[in-house]
Amino acid sequence: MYFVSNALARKVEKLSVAVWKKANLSPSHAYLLMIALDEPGAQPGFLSNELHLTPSTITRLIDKLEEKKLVTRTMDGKMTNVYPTAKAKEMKALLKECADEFTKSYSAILGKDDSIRLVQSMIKIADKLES
Amino acid sequence: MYFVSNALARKVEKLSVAVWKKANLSPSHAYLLMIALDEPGAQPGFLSNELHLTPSTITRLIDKLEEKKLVTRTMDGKMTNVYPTAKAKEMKALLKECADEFTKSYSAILGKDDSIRLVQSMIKIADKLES
DNA sequence: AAATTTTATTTGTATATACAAATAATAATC
DNA sequence: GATTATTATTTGTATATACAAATAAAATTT
Repeated sequence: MYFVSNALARKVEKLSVAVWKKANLSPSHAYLLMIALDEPGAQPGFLSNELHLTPSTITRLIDKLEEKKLVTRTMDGKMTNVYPTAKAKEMKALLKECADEFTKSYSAILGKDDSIRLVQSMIKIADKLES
Repeated sequence: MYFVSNALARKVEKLSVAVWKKANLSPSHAYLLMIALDEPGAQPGFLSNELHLTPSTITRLIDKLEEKKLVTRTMDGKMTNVYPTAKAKEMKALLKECADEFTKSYSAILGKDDSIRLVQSMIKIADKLES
């Protein structure tokens, strides 16, 4: 179990990295950016939940995207809001394309039904391991 | 898929780390050591295959275990052999205990059948993604 | 309203892993 | 047998992520 789950994650990561190369983004940066585009003003806590990453990791991802001029961060009180820049908005179509390609890639390898089933059970298990 | 597989791997990692704390080893060190105990003289290339980790990572793991006086490394030509020390042999029972506890932990959470099934499909998929 | 607790985010630091290049030895070819 | 190619391992460096502590704001309690 230990090695299998890790190995699978690394393989998926690899496929994913290859796909998002087209947008010149790592997968986690890409997903964060897509959420920011969908929900402008999204806050780190929310992003952390959505992406299943810790707040500190989210901070680091935002830092990078800010450097790349893809998002801006406004800090109001203890809250932070993340907004996509114009540059990011221009990339929207490209990002969707990459996301679709990723889904198609693994569906092609696993079969549509199997891949849906697998994702379902992984979600279930990850939730159960939440404790 | 991307987040789910990563999230699952991290959850499993966490559970696993907790279990192997008893032996004061990280999971990958522990598994490497168990192989070395089972097959004294195992070579990095073999370990790399078994553990689904790259050779460079294997080197680093052996380095750590050597520091801890749990394995010794003999370098003969371009080949390297890894042997468990006496100290490692004394830990054999403890290691098995941890491994069993890990299996029991996730089986308890997921149910025995489901967990076997999941592992099976993850193996299948990881293999298919091998390309 | 002052003191305390809780919450959201960031910063400092550590870990695990990988890739690419370096090294060194063996094997294959000419 | 000399040269070239292949193979096994290690080293230098980079990435992704997390944990724990720091910060700072907001909410709760007294």
